Amino acid sequence: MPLPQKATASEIKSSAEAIQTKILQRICFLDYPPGEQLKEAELAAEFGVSRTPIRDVISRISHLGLVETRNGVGTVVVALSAAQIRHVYDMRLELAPLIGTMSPRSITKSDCEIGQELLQEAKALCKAFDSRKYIEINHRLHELITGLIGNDTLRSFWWQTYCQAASTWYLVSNQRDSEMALALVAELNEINTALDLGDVTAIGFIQRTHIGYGYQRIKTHLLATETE
Amino acid sequence: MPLPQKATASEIKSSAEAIQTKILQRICFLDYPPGEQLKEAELAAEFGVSRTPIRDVISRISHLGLVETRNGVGTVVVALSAAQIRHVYDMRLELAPLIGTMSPRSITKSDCEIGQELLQEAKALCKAFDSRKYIEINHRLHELITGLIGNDTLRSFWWQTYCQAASTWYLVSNQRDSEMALALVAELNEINTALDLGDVTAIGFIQRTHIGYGYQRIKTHLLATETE
DNA sequence: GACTCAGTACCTGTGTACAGCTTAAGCGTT
DNA sequence: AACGCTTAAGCTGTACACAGGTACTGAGTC
Repeated sequence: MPLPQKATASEIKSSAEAIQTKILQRICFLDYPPGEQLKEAELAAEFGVSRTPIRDVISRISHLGLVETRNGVGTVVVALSAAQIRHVYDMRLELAPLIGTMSPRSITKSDCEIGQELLQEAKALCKAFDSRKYIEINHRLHELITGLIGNDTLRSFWWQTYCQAASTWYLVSNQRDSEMALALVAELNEINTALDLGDVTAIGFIQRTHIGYGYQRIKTHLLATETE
Repeated sequence: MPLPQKATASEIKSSAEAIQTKILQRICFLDYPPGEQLKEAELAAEFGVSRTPIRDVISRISHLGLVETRNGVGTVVVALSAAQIRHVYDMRLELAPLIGTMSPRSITKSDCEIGQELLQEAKALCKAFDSRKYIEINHRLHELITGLIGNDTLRSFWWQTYCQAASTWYLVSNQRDSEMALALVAELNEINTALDLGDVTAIGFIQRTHIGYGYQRIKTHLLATETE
């Protein structure tokens, strides 16, 4: 993996960071579903490095509670318990309104364009649902909104809760194809309106609203599969 | 370092965790002031392990933004920028009220006793100020309150912001001895009242109030030392 | 046939050696 | 005397080998 020697500053990330992003994304995107066993040697071979950097990456991811490493056994992707899911969602409901109130960045033309792109793709998704495509659109929407957060700490927390919630969320979404696509289109319509008006505060509350909807869907799903 | 084979469950933490707690505490307590260089080999020798586990610990701490590691140079404890301090405190102001509203644990007799202990120690501090003692009382108060948080995610965030703010906070507190001790006594008086009444919600708002006071002190300090 | 126990395969945890990078000191030149 | 270059020392980043631990398998026994 020959990394470009002198590229843009953003690409200098130490390859370990790139690996972390990839593995984390695989967990969030359900490429590694809960229960999947991550073997350090295997990943090391895939990325063409030794076990050392891989261990480093897994160690950091484990602090999000998404994987659990036990000596002699291995590292497995964990499914968050119902209580944990509740905690994460309760927190996201509180954080969402803060996006717009805590010194947000201003909205650029580029943001609006991305919003429109995502809307078009979401509309296409209504006609032919594709689980993977749904996840990707959602992910890019998340990136768009995260970029509007001006408070470093809030951005970090927002990102953490997204990672923790994503896996469960996408698991549930697999079972409700069209409903999910329609909801996404509705959300993107609202988001685009707020983007055009340059109203980040509105975006925060829109997020709060739709996270609430998603939370409801997950609750019923959890009640259906678990007793708690 | 012969670790006890079968102790209480809480002590099974893999020695790496113990080391992390210690190093993190040293940073928060200003044993490692901003600018201090942490050498992996040195720490490895101190804790009687190789560089590998030390690297692991530092790698995780670096995700809190408290240290920065550069290849070939070393790992230095960083002083958060004025903007970052602002971000952390703005966030703490928002999180504090949630302590009592998001499914808090119930207050036990033991909590009340600890509160009283801390109050007595804080009163003693008014007569003879001791910077180290002040930090320790504050830390134990933080642990007490953190223990009341029922939401795992919120508890994690609360802890993270504390670690990020502590170093700067304690740095400022060094310059205002008696004022700090008096403020701490006042805070503990309020906290103890709320503890006796079993009102966790009140504790959250008391925290919010006093974090606000502390924020003001830090602001004036930052204005005095920096231009921003 | 079911159960127990030893052996084995495979995983993570740790120690260690080496490579790459950065900085600073020391020498030579102007 | 001041500047530039070379060299060396010291740090982190990585690879690899070994130790420790767990779970599974299969033979032996009741």
